[in-house]
Amino acid sequence: MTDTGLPASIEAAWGAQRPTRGPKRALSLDRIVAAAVAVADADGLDALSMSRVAGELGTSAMSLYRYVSAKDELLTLMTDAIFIDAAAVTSSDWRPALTELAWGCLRAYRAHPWAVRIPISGPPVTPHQLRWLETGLAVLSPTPLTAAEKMSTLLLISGMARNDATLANDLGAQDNLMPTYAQTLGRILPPQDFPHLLAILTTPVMTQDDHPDVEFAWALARILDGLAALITTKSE
Amino acid sequence: MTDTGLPASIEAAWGAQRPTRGPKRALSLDRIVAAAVAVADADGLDALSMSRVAGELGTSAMSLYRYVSAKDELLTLMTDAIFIDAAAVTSSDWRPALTELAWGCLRAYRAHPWAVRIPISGPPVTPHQLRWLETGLAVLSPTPLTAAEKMSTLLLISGMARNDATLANDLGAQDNLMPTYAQTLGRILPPQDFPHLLAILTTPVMTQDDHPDVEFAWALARILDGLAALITTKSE
DNA sequence: CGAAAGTGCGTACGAGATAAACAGTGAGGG
DNA sequence: CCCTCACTGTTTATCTCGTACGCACTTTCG
Repeated sequence: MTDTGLPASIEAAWGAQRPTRGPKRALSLDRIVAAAVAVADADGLDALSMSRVAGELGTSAMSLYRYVSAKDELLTLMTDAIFIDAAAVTSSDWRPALTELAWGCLRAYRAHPWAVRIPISGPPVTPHQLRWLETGLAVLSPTPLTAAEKMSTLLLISGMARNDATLANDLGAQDNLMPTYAQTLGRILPPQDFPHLLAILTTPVMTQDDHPDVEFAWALARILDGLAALITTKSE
Repeated sequence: MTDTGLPASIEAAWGAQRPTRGPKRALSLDRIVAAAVAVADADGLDALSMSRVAGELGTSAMSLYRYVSAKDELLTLMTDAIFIDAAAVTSSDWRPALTELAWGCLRAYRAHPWAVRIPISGPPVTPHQLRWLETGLAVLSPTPLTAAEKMSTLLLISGMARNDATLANDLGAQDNLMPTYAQTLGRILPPQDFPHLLAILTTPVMTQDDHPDVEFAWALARILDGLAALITTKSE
């Protein structure tokens, strides 16, 4: 492996070999990332400071900088770690397999709501994310789609999962948010300018929070329908 | 308008009336938000500090807190301001109209790349964003979709625009990023474990950056195809 | 015409990321 | 065998930034 241009911590996530000199390390990247994920799961991204993570591990903040050169890298590794189980696929048909991939992705985001708030810093370079992509390409390989179309499909699906999780988390954080929200809108909207929005507020759909899975399943079905149409066309 | 539960700055964005007592204000919310947007456009979100924005306006940082109670509110207003022209629609057919809305949304994100990095803090409560939603609902009102389906459709589309902009901005920031990226992957991927990914790297699709608009148009077409199928089904 | 509400702003504090310097450690070359 | 030096964890210090607080000034209403 020649120079990859990647930060050392990312290379370490791929299992780069350690130098042999010097004292043994007291920690490991995995433990640090796991601790960081635990902190974020427990108290959110705002509570995720280097000192807090170090505290959980019983060391000092600066120790972490022997493993990660900046907090951003830690965040990148965290967003990779949550996808360990996202690429599990049982079917070999493209449609059910893509469905599994989509839900795997969504499951990761749902289990770790903070992940969607971490800005994407570049193209995927971490193991689990690339594993997900690889699996997706494998699943789509029997289809007549072009390489670009396969890529677009996967980016669309992962983006949709990310997007759905964003909405589900930030919108549905509180329990009876929708009634409150409807009330707020009812009070702030100039009535004559927003007729459709005001009308929909009285719909039971808006006043009760429906299960977020339904929304995702619906959107996914739309996309896969569109894709199926394209595949059928290209197959003829 | 009784109590909306919204921050004062958001109510101000809706044109709430000012108290009459006290000296006249030297600034206005609009000017502050515009200055903040200009800073972010010029130097990115990282350069956006309260003092920087105040500096551009010739006042002190703390003055801004008379208009906005926290930086988060300023960010919220910034993400609203960029959508001024996003809801312009000429057609009344649902498909072309939705296309216009989608591109309007994407245009906003493309013109202000930093916007996608601002975490969503809750359901939309700001004028331009709700205007976009209202327009979308109006456009979909002749269709046989349920209220929930209309809402899902619009959230899916706006999410897709956001998502596409995220990718386009963060991935394509540099000019010849793709060749570099392909090289990086080629060096970091364990060859036997990622056959499809490695194979696609040699595809011209991946080695040259294609116009990002193509990707969005493609994904949008998939979604609208899926939607059209549903509408046809429900119409019978 | 005061009081009260409202304004801009200087000061100060606290949190947090991280650079720099330092003392201990242990594998490999002589 | 031991010394060297790459490597380790840590302590201390710095710098940036958001924002609470309080002060002095300015309007308008009772």
